Amino acid sequence: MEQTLEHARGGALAAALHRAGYKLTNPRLAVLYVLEGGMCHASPQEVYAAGCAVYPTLGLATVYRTLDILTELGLARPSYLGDAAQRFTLHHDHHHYHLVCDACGLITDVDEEALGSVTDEIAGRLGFRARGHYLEIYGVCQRCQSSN
Amino acid sequence: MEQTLEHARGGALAAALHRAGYKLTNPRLAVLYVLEGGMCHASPQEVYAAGCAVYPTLGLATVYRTLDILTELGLARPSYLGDAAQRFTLHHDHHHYHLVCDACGLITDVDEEALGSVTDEIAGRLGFRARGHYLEIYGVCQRCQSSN
DNA sequence: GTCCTAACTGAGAACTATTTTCAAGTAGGG
DNA sequence: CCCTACTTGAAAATAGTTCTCAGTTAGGAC
Ligand SMILES: [Zn+2]
Ligand SMILES: [Zn+2]
Ligand SMILES: [Zn+2]
Ligand SMILES: [Zn+2]
Repeated sequence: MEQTLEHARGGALAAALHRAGYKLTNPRLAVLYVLEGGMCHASPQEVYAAGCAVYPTLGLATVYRTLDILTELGLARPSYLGDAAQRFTLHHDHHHYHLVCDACGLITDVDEEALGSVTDEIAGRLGFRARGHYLEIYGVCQRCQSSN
Repeated sequence: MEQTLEHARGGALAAALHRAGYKLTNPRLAVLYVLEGGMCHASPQEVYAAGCAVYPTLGLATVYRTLDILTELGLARPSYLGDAAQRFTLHHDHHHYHLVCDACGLITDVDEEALGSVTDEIAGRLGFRARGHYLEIYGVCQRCQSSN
């Protein structure tokens, strides 16, 4: 278990936190480990549950605090994907969008450069200096269309 | 005051509710009156406060329930525009997007047909049947750029 | 290595937004 | 005008998130 935390220390997120002057504590490493392990689009509660498996005394407040730091550093962002909880999405290294299935909740990542230039163009035309944007497309996924 | 409620009865929203089989009660008419009076992007709390002015015994729960009905009927949708509360946006008759200013909170409506076809195309390519989408662009508005 | 201090922590209280419950009230078809 | 199913407001319940605070810890200075 200590082993897994040490593994997280070598990740890109840990490096970014360290660069920004944040201490690399075990609770934070546990959160980073969970996120880098593929748990994208996770609610704070889900990250907390998974984090407890590698660091049992992890507190929920620390999960929220760590997710806030990642957001502040531009490494993640909150998304509202249908349910009440705000889910956090890692940027990995590029901004991406989501297709959200209304029926089964499936979230499909889409990486579409074209859209970025469209939004920039719209914003620019209105004198608005765009810093980022947020897009979700909702509907019914392929599997749910056939199985009904 | 009774007069204002009667006025709301003649609106497009009231017609849609009636068509869907909902009763046109005074509390509902008060909410519709507020929304049609230009209070777009309003949080449930704000709708409640404004609604009390025309119908003093209005309850907050009824505001939530009425907004839910409008959402269900496709006449409005929730948006998360920076602050914690979910704000409701009337569709009027066309889907629109938002430019949200990080500095002053100004929300600018954008009606851009081009974007709809882009998102439909993306969804279609992935076998996804799009029902709608949700876009916010955030950054700094023109006024906040010059006054700093 | 040891010390030191500011940064960080978990637990639980507090806070906020939203939903549910329920007894009482009402719209509107018959 | 009468019913009755739908609707209501108030209050309680729930859920998500933030705050508080006393104790702990990372990591730079020595
Ligand atoms: Zn699906
Ligand atoms: Zn994603
Ligand atoms: Zn502004
Ligand atoms: Zn709008």
